Amino acid sequence: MLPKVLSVRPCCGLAAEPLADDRAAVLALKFKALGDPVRLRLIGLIAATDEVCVCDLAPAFALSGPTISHHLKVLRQAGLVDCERRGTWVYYRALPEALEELKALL
Amino acid sequence: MLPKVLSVRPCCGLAAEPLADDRAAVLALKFKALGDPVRLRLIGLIAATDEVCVCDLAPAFALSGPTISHHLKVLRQAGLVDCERRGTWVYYRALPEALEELKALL
DNA sequence: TCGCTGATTCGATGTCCATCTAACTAGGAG
DNA sequence: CTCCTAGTTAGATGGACATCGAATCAGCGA
Repeated sequence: MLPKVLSVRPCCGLAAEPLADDRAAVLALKFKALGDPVRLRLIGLIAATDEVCVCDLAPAFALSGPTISHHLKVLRQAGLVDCERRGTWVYYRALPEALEELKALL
Repeated sequence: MLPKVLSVRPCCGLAAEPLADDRAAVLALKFKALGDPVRLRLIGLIAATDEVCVCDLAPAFALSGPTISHHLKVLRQAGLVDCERRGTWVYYRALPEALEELKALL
């Protein structure tokens, strides 16, 4: 007994709600943060382990330190990652809840 | 017997592969397409039904026709939606495979 | 206290992008 | 053929953004 499911086809979470204007803005901010090759690779490296030091991330890119720092800030402000300073080094880690929120829309 | 799983914690698809440079670029293009409130609302409306006429989408926004057309073009070029002209009207529909690809990364 | 290293912030610069108006294309209806 | 409507393209413009070097901040060790 599975009649309606085939014809309704909700397709994705985006189709569920009409998506209010202000909510669209905050969600777009997160997607935009992912909309850059450098940041996409960054969050991939960060999510690959519990936490990563910036000094381990930076060498993976042919970019200046300030530029990496800028991209990490964008990811942080979007709520996709978090960071903590321990001594000389700063460690970043992914925030799975934020990624789940986006996943639920697709 | 489930020892390692708890400590490894793959978290999301992004963490799986190191994400090659060129692949990151094409994926970032798709995320960037979603990184705008107007386009996010647009694809939400499109995905809500099998197909939608542009003339039904445009009135939902306080934007000029050309601007809507521009955003639809961005979504099209990112491979997230497809369109077809039938007579006077153009109908857009979502491409679920593309959304699934992104979903698998989060 | 004085440097040294890791990381962020500041300021400048060149490029990309969202938006508009105007002009154009496509397809009926008379 | 001529209008009218739907939609896209072209060109311009103001604002946002990715990147850099220089300056600054934070912590540690001598």
